[in-house]
Amino acid sequence: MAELDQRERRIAKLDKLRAAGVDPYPPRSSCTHTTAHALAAFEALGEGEKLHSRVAGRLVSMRVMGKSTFAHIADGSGRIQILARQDVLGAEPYQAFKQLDVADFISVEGSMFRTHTGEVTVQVENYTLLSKALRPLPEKWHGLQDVELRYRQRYLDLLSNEEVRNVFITRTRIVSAIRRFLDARGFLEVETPILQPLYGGAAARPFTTHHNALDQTLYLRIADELYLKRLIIGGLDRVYEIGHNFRNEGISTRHNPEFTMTELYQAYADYNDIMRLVEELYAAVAQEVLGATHITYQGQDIDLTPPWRRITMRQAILDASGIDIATVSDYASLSAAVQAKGYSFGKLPNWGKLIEKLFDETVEPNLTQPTFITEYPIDISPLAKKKPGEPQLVERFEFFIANMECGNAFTELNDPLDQRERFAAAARDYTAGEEESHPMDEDFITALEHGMPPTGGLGFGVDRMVMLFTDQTSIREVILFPQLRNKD
RNA sequence: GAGCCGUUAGCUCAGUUGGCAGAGCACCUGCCUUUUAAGCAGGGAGUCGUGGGUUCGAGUCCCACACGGCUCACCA
Repeated sequence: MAELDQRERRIAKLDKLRAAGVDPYPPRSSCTHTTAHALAAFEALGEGEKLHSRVAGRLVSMRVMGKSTFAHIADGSGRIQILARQDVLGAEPYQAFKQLDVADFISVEGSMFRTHTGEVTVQVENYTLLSKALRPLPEKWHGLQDVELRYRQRYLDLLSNEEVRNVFITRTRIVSAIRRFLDARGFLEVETPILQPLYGGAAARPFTTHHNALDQTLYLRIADELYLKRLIIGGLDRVYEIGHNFRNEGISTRHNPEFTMTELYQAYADYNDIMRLVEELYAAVAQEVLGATHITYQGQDIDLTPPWRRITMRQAILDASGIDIATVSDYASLSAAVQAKGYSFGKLPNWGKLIEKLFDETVEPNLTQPTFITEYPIDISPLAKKKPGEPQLVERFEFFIANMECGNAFTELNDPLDQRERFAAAARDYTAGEEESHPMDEDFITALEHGMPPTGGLGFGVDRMVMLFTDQTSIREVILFPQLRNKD
C-alpha cells in the first residue's frame, strides 16, 4: 500500500527537478528540424558531410543499457531514434537523462549518425526537458483498445493508434478538398447562424436553449438551408457552408447529435446540374485524397467515376417491389397495394411517408454503387419545387453509396405562395403531433416574396463521406469527440 | 426505447465445476556503451464497473443499476 504509484513517482521527480532549479515546463523550446526533416536531411547528405540537429518531441520509448541509452522521440511528423551516452553527456547529465520518463517531452541536440543496424540516430550532446508527463502512455504494442477510453480520451487514441490518426488526417484532407472544389467553381463560403430563433430546413427535433439578455428561446440549427437561400435572394449566386447541425434524436453508428454537413446553393441551376456537381465533387475529392475514383468499403469495390446511375423513385420501387406508385396515388390505395405485397409498416401520416418507408425497406439495402434516386413525393419535400406535370412529385434527389444515404438535393422552391402553403400543411402535421415537421417561417416567406432566382441546392453529410473514404462503419470513428453519456 | 454482448493492475488480456487474484507491457531495484516489442535477475502494484442477494465460501451463480459495443427502433 505504501508503494507509490506511477503518477506519484513522477510528481516526486517533478519536485526534485524544481528543487534542483530545473523548470519542468519551460515557456519556450527550439529545434532545427522536425523528426521527419532531420531524417530526410541526413539521407540527403553527401560523402563525408555531417549533420548537427536539434529535434523535439515526446519520449515514446527508452532502452537503458548501463552507460548508454537508446530512445525514440515522436513529433507530429514522425519519430526519430536518439542515443544518450554517459561518455558524451557526462556522468551527471546522463544520470538525469535516465530519470526521464516515457511520455515526457524533450528536445535533444547532437550530430546524427547511422547505427550498426542502419537506423538514423541523433547522438545526444545535450538535451532539455520541455514538459514533464505525470501519467504513463497506453500499452506500446497493442495501443489503446478499449473503445470507451478511446472516445473519452481521444488524445491517447491518437497517440497510440496510428490508423486512428490517419483517419482524422484524411478527414481534414477531405474537407479541404471539398473547399477547393467549390471555391474553384466560384462558390463563396459563408457562415450562417447556429443559434436560430426558429429552426427549419430539415425534419428533425431541435436542441432548445435560451438567451438570457434577450429572454428568448433559441434553437441550435438542424440545417443551414433557409439562411443560405436568403443569401441567394441577396444576390450571392453561389454559396456554401460546411458546418455543424444539431439534431436531438437517437445516437447510432450512423448518427451523432452534432454532425457536419456541407450545404450549397447555386442560382440559375436545377437538380440536374446539382447531380452532375455531386458526382464530380465525390470523384474529385476521392482522386485528390485517395488517389483514385474507386474505393473499397467493407470489402466492396465502389466506383465513384461519373456518371452515376440515375433512377426515379417510382422505377426503383417498381423494380424492387412490383408496386407502381403512379397507379396508387393516394394513401389508401397505396396502403392496400403495400399490404397486398405482404409488407406491414403500420400507420403513416401520408402518401409520401409511406413511399419513403417502402423505399427504405425494399430499395435502399441494395444501393451499393453510387445511385441518384430522383423525383420524390411532394408531401415529404416541403422545400422543393414541383415537377411540371406531376402534381405529387418534386424535382428532388437523394444519393446513396454503400447502402448509406449520403445526401439530398432539389430544385429549390422559389414560389413564395406555394412555400407558404407547404409550411401550412407541415404546420398542420405539427399540431397533429408530428414533432419533426416544419414550423411556419414567416421571415423566410418574406424573403422569398422579394424574389429568389431558380436555384439548385444540396446538402450532404461530411461524416458519412469520411466513413466511406476511410472504410469506417461507425460515425464515432470519424468524429474526434463523439457524444457519450456522462460516466457518472 | 428494446434485445444481445462486455466491464479483472496504468494499458492489453487470461481466470477451469463456486475454493488463496494471474500473465505480458508499463513501473521500481540491481547488472549491462549500438539497442529498437533490448536482455538478464529480483520486486511492488487490484473497490474483479456499482449496489444488493444466494452460499461455509462469489471475479465466477441470481437481481437491480451504471457505462460502453453491436443489432433493431428512431433518423430528409
